[in-house]
Amino acid sequence: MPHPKRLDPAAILDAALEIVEEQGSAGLSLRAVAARLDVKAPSLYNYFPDKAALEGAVIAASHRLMLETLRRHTRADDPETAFRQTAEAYLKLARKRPALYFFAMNHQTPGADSSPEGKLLWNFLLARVGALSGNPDDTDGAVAVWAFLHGFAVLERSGRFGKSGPKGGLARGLDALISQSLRLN
Amino acid sequence: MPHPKRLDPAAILDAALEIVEEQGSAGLSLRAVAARLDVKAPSLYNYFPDKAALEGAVIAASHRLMLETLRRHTRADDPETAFRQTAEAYLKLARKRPALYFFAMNHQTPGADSSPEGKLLWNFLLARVGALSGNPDDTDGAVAVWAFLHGFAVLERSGRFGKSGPKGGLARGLDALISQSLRLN
DNA sequence: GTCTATATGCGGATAGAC
DNA sequence: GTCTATCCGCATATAGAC
Repeated sequence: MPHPKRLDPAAILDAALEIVEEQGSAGLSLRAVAARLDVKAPSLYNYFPDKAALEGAVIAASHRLMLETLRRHTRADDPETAFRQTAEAYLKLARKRPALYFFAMNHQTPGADSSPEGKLLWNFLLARVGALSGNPDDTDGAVAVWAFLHGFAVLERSGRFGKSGPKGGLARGLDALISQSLRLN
Repeated sequence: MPHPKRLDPAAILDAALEIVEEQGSAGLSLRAVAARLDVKAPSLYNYFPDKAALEGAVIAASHRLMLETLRRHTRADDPETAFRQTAEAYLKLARKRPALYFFAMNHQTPGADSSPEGKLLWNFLLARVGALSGNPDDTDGAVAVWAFLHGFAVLERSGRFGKSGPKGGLARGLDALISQSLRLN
């Protein structure tokens, strides 16, 4: 057969994920994805209508990975311990897969979290904070926590601090947010 | 005269700043800057050795603007009030000039704040936090605050939250960080 | 000091052969 | 379903005329 089926959406997405992780968002081009699959760029259009669709799939995959990771590392029953496990896992992931993490977080996506994946991730975070503050729908608390975690991930990666690193700042922020939530409880 | 001097570094920088504000970082090209000055792109090389140099100037200008803005809006003597004024001014600037703010914050710049402008900005923030916690060199506190402010700016801009907005989350985070710092004092 | 012309490279996307 | 060929646009940067 001259042209057996060599592609499918999952394989294309996997290649795209690898490229983002290795080369950052700027490296994600249809040509690069195709090359990794030993295929030519136009073939990809049989599976994704355009580049934006592929980018959306990458973001959704990143959200899935984040949720899985947080779930896996959050095992404690005690709300505070569980919260700290979630926060730690969040930052660990941002360090381990920075390009993928920032690709998903920085992408100018109107309604980024109207996607099912984004909603699930948000709900998980909300549950951890809610268990802490005693308010199961503690939107404000979850926003504050998410802002801090993401901001910290950005600063940490920016290299703005010496080798000592901003680690002390992490404990400071988490303690502040936790003790306040406990006081609300 | 066939070719009187039409350019200077300040004018080029101003044009670059306008383009970033209007079109975002992706819109910043030498062609676009030159066009705004009614000049051709190669002429810019008489003033900036390459694009990276121009980008560095834009980042430094953004840091100067941030510091001026924070200074202008921070007038109170009371440390907590002063801190809240600084935080409010920070987020107001991020909302008013988002493209310029994020251009400076996101740019992968090793030693972004070894620049004089970055250092001055950091020192101002450190002083506001130090006045609050009673520790004039409260690096951890300043890191926590900066992380929260920047993270909040990102979330706010991402449109991840409904029209109600993440405002409540802002108060939550600031109150947590403030009351903790006061307790340390 | 500014210009034209050009080298060189990247990217997305489409038409049409096989 | 994949390919080749191509269109089109964008960019940084340089050489050399004026």
